[in-house]
Amino acid sequence: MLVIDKFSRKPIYEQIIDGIEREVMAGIYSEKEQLPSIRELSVTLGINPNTIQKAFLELDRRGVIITGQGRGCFVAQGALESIRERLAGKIHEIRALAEELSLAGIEKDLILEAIEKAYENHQRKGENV
Amino acid sequence: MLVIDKFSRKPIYEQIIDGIEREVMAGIYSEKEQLPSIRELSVTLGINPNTIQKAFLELDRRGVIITGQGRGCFVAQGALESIRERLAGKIHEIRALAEELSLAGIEKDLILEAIEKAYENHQRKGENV
Amino acid sequence: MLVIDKFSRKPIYEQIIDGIEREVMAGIYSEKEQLPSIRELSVTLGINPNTIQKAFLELDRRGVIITGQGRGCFVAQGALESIRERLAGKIHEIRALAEELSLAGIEKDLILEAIEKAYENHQRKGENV
Amino acid sequence: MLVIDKFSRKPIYEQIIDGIEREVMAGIYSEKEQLPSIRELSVTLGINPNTIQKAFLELDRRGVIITGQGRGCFVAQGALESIRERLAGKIHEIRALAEELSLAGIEKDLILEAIEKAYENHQRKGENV
DNA sequence: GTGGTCTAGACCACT
DNA sequence: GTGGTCTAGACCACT
Repeated sequence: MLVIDKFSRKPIYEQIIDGIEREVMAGIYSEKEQLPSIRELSVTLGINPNTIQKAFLELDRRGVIITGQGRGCFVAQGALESIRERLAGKIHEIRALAEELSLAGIEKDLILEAIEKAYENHQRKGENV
Repeated sequence: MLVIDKFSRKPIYEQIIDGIEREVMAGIYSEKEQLPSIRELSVTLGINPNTIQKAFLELDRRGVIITGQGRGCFVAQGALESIRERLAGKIHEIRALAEELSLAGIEKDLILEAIEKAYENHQRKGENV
Repeated sequence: MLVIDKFSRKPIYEQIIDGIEREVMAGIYSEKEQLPSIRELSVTLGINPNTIQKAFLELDRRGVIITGQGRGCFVAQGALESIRERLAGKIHEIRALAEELSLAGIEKDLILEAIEKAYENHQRKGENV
Repeated sequence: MLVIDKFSRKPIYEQIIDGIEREVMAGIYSEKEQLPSIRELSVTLGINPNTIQKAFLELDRRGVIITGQGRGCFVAQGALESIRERLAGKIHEIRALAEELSLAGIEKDLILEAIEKAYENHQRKGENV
């Protein structure tokens, strides 16, 4: 289930975007499957419908969902691939951060270690699924 | 020299903070050295003095500079160390990103490669100095 | 209610910071409770919103409140503890003052007396609550 | 000797005031003794003469020194007493701080301990003199 | 001249 | 509506 932290630094609409992408990746919603309606989510999450609407608009733009007037929202065909591509682009963010750290004289090993941990962690989670 | 992009989505005051920290790390300003005055920077960069002031306030709070009414601003003793510690904390950001990528099934090697490149890059720069 | 003295030598934004911390300590606002908006306070207190904003920024930085764009400001979880820790640091100020007085040959008992009075005073207030 | 910390938070003119009062209290300058001239101090300390002038003006106002045009500055008769009275007033500051701490639930003993240490410290110094 | 505070008011992002 | 950023400009304290 989608969990929103009202007190997080991250804007609520971004939390919704990330949450739904995560649910799709986890297979909770399959491609072509219908998503809960904006109104329904609005009530369930206790969030302003405009905020959900904004998140859905962005998910549509990203090719993760298809929104059709009156028909409801569906996971798009190729959604998984779209999400994956998008995330791959985040490697640039990591590189930019790593360059900063390199410039500051932070040892490379500290970063490599962090990445090993990130992958260990999730591989285990993956095995359980 | 400090370069500001007024159209970046990164706020101007953050650009100033990052820029000055970078200049200190690069040795352009040494510890205890006086920085250009807020008004001078304001003119040079074409930025309102209040915005510079905001950046300097944060740099002071971070232990990177010392500001003294009527005296001007100086690189703090221990500024390099303060910056380094702060950046080390960014390893958490990298790890969070890596976990996302891991969950999305992005191969670990792509990330490791990016980090190698980041470090290669700057080590060469370092050798030239 | 928050009272601001525009003619005090203590800057207005500091008065706001202290005032809100005092209100939180007094239980007028509980943790996670929403605070009045910056604009509302601006009107109520007759103070420019920028000044309130400055105070709220510092309160956020201190872990006393959480501010979220479009969401409003809330007393942070752990706010009371944050305030308490911060104040505990003020013991150093007292010690520095006491050392000055000691050096000047002021009798220790005068200070101890002052502290007894400070604590008597508030313990009574506490009993009434 | 008077030591000024250009990087301190405390304004330079306040550092000068405190320093001279301390020297008088320590007997380095006796009542009626002549102080170094503003110009001399300005050179010795590497400080703008206006700043020294401002400090001396305040010391005069406090009855700690007597400044006579062209004649130089002298420690005032009764300077020690003036300083002592002034400092006694600082007990109110301590009390105000103690009240804050009391309200925040900081234990009284922590403060009493700090004061004991302040007095221990200086009594020993006193014995050596 | 140098930094610090404050006001007035515009504009933007988020809900 | 709510907070965040920025500009323009005044005024003050410190050097």
